[in-house]
Amino acid sequence: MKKTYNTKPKEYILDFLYLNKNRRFSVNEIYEYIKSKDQNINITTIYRNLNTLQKEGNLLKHQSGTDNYATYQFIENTNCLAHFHFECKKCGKVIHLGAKETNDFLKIVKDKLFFTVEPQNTYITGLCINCKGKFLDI
Amino acid sequence: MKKTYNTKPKEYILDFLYLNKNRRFSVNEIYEYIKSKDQNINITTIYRNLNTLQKEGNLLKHQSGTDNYATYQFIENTNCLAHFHFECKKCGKVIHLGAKETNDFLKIVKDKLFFTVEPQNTYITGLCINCKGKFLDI
DNA sequence: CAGGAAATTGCAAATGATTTGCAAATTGGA
DNA sequence: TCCAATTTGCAAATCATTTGCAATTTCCTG
Repeated sequence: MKKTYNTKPKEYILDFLYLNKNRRFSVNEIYEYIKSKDQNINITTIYRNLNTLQKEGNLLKHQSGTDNYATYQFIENTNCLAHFHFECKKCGKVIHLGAKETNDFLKIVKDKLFFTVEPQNTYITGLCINCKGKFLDI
Repeated sequence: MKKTYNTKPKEYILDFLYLNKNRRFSVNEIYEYIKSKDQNINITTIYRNLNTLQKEGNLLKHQSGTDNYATYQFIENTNCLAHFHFECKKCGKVIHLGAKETNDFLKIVKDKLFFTVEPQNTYITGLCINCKGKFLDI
C-alpha cells in the first residue's frame, strides 16, 4: 500500500470538494477558489490530485460533448450502488431515486431487453422542479 | 438557407456513417476507413463535416471521462423522442426501450422527484446479453 | 457548356486542456 | 533530527481539435 502525505494543496482541494458536493465543477473552478483564498497553488497539482481521487473511486469525471474540458463531481452519498441519479442540467442538483423504484425499473429492462445496467454510474439529466420553466436555451 | 455541395469527402464520410449506424466511433476510425479505400482526405475535413452533422442534429457527440478524444454516433431511428436508450459499453449496441415502459418509469420519477427527463437524450450504459460475462476490466 | 459566386477542402499553424520529466520542497515516522 | 518516500512547481511536451487562408470544387445561370 502506498503512503500518502497531507499537504496544503490537498487540504484546499478537499475543502472545495466538501463545499461543492454533488455538483459538477471544472478544474478551473477549483483553481479560482484556491486563488480567492490567497493561496498560490499550481493547476498541475489540482489535476494530479483529481486524477488520484478519481482512480480511488471518490470522484466522478465527466466530459460533455460540447465543452472541451472535463468536469468532476464529488458524490456525498457513498451508498449509491442501488439507485439512479437524476441531475438537473441547469443547477446541477443531484436527486437520488429510491432503490425500490430503481429496481422495479431495472427488472423490466432486464426482462425485456436482456440488458444489465449499473445504476451507480447512471446519471440521467433533465430539469428539477425549480429550474423547469426558467430554462429556455435547450 | 445555406447552400450545400456534394463532395467526395462527404460521400466517404456518409458511407462510413451508414455502415456504422448506432455505434460509437472516433474521428480516427473514419480517417482510417477512408485511407483504406485509397482516398486521401484531410482529417480536418472530417472534423468539419462531423461538426456540421452534429449541429444539424443528425449525430450525437459523446466524450468519455477516460479517453481524451470524442466519439460520435449516428442514430438510425429518428423517432426516439419517447423512449430511453441503453447502450452496451463493450460493443456499443443501442437498444430502444418501449415507449410504454419509458413513460411508466418517467411518471414515477416525476411524481416522486418532481424531475423532468428528456428521454431522447438519455443513454444508459451497461452490458448487453452478449457481452455480459465477457467484460472484466470494469 | 462557359462563367462565377458560394461552399468546401487542404495545409500549416494556433489553441487549449491535460500530462510528463525532473529537481526542489515537504511530510511524517523512526 | 534524520531520511526515505511522496508531493509539488515549473517548464516543456502532448495531443485532439479548431482556425486562417489560399486554392479547388460544386452547381446554378445564362
